[in-house]
Amino acid sequence: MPKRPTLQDVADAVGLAPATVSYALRGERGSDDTVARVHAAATALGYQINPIASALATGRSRTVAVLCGSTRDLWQQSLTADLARQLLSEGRHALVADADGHPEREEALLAKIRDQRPDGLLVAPLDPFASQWEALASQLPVVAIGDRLALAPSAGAVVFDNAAGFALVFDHLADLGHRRIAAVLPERPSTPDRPAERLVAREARRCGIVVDLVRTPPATADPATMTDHLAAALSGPDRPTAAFCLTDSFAFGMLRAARTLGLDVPGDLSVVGFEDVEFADLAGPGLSTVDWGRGAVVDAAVGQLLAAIDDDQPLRTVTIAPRLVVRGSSGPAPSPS
Amino acid sequence: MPKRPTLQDVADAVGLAPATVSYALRGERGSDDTVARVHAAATALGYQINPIASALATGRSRTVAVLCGSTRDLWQQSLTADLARQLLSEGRHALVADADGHPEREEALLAKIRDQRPDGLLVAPLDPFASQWEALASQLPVVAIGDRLALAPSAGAVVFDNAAGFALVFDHLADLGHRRIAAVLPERPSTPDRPAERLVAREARRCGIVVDLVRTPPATADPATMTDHLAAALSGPDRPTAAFCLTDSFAFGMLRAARTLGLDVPGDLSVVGFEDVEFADLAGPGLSTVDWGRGAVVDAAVGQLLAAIDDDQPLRTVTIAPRLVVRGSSGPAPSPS
DNA sequence: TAGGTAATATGAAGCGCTTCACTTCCCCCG
DNA sequence: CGGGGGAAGTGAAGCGCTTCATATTACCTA
Repeated sequence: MPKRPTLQDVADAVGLAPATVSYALRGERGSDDTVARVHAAATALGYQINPIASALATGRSRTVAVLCGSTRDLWQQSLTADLARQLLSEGRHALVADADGHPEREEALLAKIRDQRPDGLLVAPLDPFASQWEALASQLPVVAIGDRLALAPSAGAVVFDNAAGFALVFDHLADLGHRRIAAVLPERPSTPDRPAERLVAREARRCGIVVDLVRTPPATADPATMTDHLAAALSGPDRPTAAFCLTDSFAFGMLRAARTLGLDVPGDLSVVGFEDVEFADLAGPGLSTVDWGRGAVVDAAVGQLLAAIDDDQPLRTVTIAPRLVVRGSSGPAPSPS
Repeated sequence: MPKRPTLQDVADAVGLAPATVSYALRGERGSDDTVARVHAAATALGYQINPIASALATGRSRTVAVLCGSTRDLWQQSLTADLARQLLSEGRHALVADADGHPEREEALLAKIRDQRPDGLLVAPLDPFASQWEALASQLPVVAIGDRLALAPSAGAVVFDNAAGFALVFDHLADLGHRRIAAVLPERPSTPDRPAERLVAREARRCGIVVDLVRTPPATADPATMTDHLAAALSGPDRPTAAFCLTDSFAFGMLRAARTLGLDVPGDLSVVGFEDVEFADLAGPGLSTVDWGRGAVVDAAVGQLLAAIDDDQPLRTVTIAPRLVVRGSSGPAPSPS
């Protein structure tokens, strides 16, 4: 195969020094004439810069790493895809990694990613309370999505206003007459204060609703597991009449479980999600959920990160406001039989 | 921030030459004693190899690029995520790019990707008939997914046995009594022989079914567009009673359009997809579709590519067999009113 | 004991680009 | 007309790693 032309080759072609060509190609220095001749020669030779060499020399790779907790989760999968697309359109390369639901794998991946020397990191963390983040965030710009990295003050974040989101859901369910609900939350690694639980408890108190906590592995919605969860939740004498799921994947799992158990949704059980995944409206019945506007999240995260990389702007915490989307999967609580 | 230790630092620490350390760290050459001391020093210093430098020196980046036509398409989105995950678990980095449905962007991205000097490329091509592929495939291992790269004989491929898949669908619909159906296919760029159309025509003839072709932009299922398509398709006097969609995203779009137009599925219209996306069973009604086993596709593609990269094995064309999944969205053709 | 061989270790030359420090050269102004 | 300043161009030193060719050592065998 024909060896790729190098800077040197272009330099030879125009009879200039490599340094001159390097400057000329980037449009710094150089007379108009020189620049023109260099460009001409470069295209004639089919010269393409070698970004590896460039990265080695400059220490910047024009690559942004994207680490997500699990692409098995529908919302995160779409998020990852959108982030990659956005990064690409901003002229960066996207290096994507997926911890596949294992916090310990997250740590290992992080090490690998760091090795690649990306210019920045976008992360939907599995374990936002891990202390490892700060070590990284002090070395390169990091923006977390979904959760603030508790122990990494130097990282930016795009977080969801969960308090508001939970309030919307609880109000909605309370209005429909539900007095006991199941809350399906991901199992999380060592979490000092369990923010989701606390919020759930607070809202439950506020709305006079009793909550049964269901904890399930993050980012998967294994049908059998979900069915077990649901069966267990419904086994008591005073059963919950609704399930509030922290992810739409969980909610879909619940819909499936309900179907397996022969329950009517929302007649026997209301199901509410929390992300508004693509095609959530097409589920039978359409999934009631909370929409966070993925586009806005992506813009905020990528925008912030690139501003930090390119212009040294400080990282911030941006909060995204929720919007309740009511569809067919939530309805009035069944009257006790 | 503390400068990262380099090979040289480790060498100084153990009093050896950088070359020795390089060999020792990779486990080639070096006495057991040396290797042990080097490793000890490396971990003590927190040394991490700089893959950029390594890539520059060796010409291999341990990175595989993944280029997909559009991550807006559900199946491709999942595919991309799965490929990335698989690559990662094989110790490669995944550089993902998304042409977002624009063939011309595909070409531009390809150039960018090539600049990054990946060790290989996995591509779900938008335009499998583009001549650009061969230029690339002759330089590095390329494996196409979904379609063979027509003009790039040196590329490998994991293709779907569309002939068999179409036959399954047409038999299914014919058995249900459908005599006229709409086939929703993606608009494709200049395609010398339109394989999908040809297959559709062949199957139509075989089964005695009349087909109305509907062409829509690839990889999106814009609700308004889909509704227009459906309305147009149904406007004639002898309307189709089923829609066969080449992607599940299209199928979902059709379900949505049917809902918008107040049509009952499958009472008024059967809808059949072609990919078996996650949660396709949850749609209301569950989507009848053809399953290709995404796991098998991913394994075949990644396995083949890595074998080519690492062991210089020749690239092949692997064909994936279809499986019909019948759910609620397809039913008997309505009797003509 | 000498010669041969294999195992270890190393120096130095890259990989292709960037960038600092420096030389030339030209033009303009006093 | 001389000197100063700015623009254009250049040489060379890296960036951190790999790897070839060579040097050193030690061990075996004849």
